[in-house]
Amino acid sequence: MPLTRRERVRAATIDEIKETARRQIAEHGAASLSLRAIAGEMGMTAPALYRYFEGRDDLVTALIVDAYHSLAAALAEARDAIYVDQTAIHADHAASIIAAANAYRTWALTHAEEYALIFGTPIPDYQAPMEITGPAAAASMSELIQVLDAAYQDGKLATGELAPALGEMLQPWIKKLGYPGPPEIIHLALANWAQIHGLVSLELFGHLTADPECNEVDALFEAEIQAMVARMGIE
Amino acid sequence: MPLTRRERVRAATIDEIKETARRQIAEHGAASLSLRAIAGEMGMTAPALYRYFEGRDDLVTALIVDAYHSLAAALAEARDAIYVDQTAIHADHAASIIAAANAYRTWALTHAEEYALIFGTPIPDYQAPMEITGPAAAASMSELIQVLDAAYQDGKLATGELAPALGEMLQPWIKKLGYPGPPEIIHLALANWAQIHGLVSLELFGHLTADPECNEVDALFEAEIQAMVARMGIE
DNA sequence: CTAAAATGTTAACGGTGTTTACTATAATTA
DNA sequence: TAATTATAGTAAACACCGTTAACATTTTAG
Repeated sequence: MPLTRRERVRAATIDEIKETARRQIAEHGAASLSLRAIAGEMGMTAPALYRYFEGRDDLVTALIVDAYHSLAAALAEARDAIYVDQTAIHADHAASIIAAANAYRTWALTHAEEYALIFGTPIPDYQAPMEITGPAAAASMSELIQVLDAAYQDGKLATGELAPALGEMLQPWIKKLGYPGPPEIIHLALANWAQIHGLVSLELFGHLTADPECNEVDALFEAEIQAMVARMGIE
Repeated sequence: MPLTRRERVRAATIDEIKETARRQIAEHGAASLSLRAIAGEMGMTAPALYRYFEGRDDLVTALIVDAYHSLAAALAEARDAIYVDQTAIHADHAASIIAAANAYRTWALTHAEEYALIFGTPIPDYQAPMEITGPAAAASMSELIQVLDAAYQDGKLATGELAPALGEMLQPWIKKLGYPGPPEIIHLALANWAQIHGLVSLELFGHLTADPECNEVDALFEAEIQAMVARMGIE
């Protein structure tokens, strides 16, 4: 049964609210997100927004979920661009990993405030409800794992041995992601993600460049990603 | 010439303000720092704080500078604990690097909100004045470099070759830090710092554990640090 | 056509950083 | 010692913020 007219206009209003919020976040940062400003820009008053979101936190949660999926989509697109002429199982795995890493960084730089919304300091007095944001976060994490798994299935990934305590720690991840492969892949994904995130996060917040005018981090990022790929022994 | 009585009580008031601010940051987060709440807790009114700081941003800047130096002190202490019975030049370099990494993580976890203040999302509408925070940031960065430099001076550090563009990017860092050694050391320090920061940042903001109840990241951190040390070829 | 549901409004409460004008106190100087 | 000046505080006000309550209007459904 199709959506009624009312449901459609309601969904459109919700989209407009989120869109306006995203624009304001991009301009003034996530922490200073103002319901009154959003409503004002839409020609409404602030209390009207409470017909669509329970409050500011609920809106923030929705934006976080959207951001996670936007990031996951960017990663998937980069991966598929590599696989386009080849099957995933015999693709150029080094290239796909590098493409995913670059896509991650590019998304972060072009969606700086949304990246900060997800991975930066949590908004004051806001606690993200894990039951809602968890699956969305897993979606983008899953993209990284798929790239590594393709290389693993192809027998071109050198996986080291896991310390027992490490295997223990990875169990919740395995269950959450529903990944059938070996824990070593999860470990690689987590470790590589942490390194990429470290570089991107420092760059994004201006800690990587001693000189604020010249921020050419490309060389450093490229070098670290290549070292990362080489370290994994991908042919 | 010693400080006058008035200068002493003024310095004490400034310290009390910063101390109160730190406690409030630890409790409610950095972004929700309230001048009125600080003043109220001190038995004053908000405008009185303007006799000591130009505004909220000025106070935040002072807190950031303090946090940087607190982090640097923690790193220096960890390093000196390793060097205590040996000269720095012939010390156990692997142990000192591991100690520094653990000290970095420990400081971040025990000063979570201050770490977020420095490396997390910038506070809304607040732009850290680089001419003030820059030297403080360099102080903690310098601690990481000193540890690596000791290993390098001892001839026990395997330094790879730098891509030209990478050497270009490191120039401002070399100038800023006044480090006389080779750029490869700076590169190693930046790359390793990024990885450590990535792990710590993800852990701190709750992105590393799929299960919020069990957050045993110790194993992962230890494994990555050991791999990092091994990768540098430190004997 | 009418009752009900959905969507908006205005007014208000308590909170924020900040500015202005004013006052008491402490330190310095004549 | 007395007068003056710098300092440290106050209260009041302004323009914001999220949120709630009470009320009006429009749209849908029976």
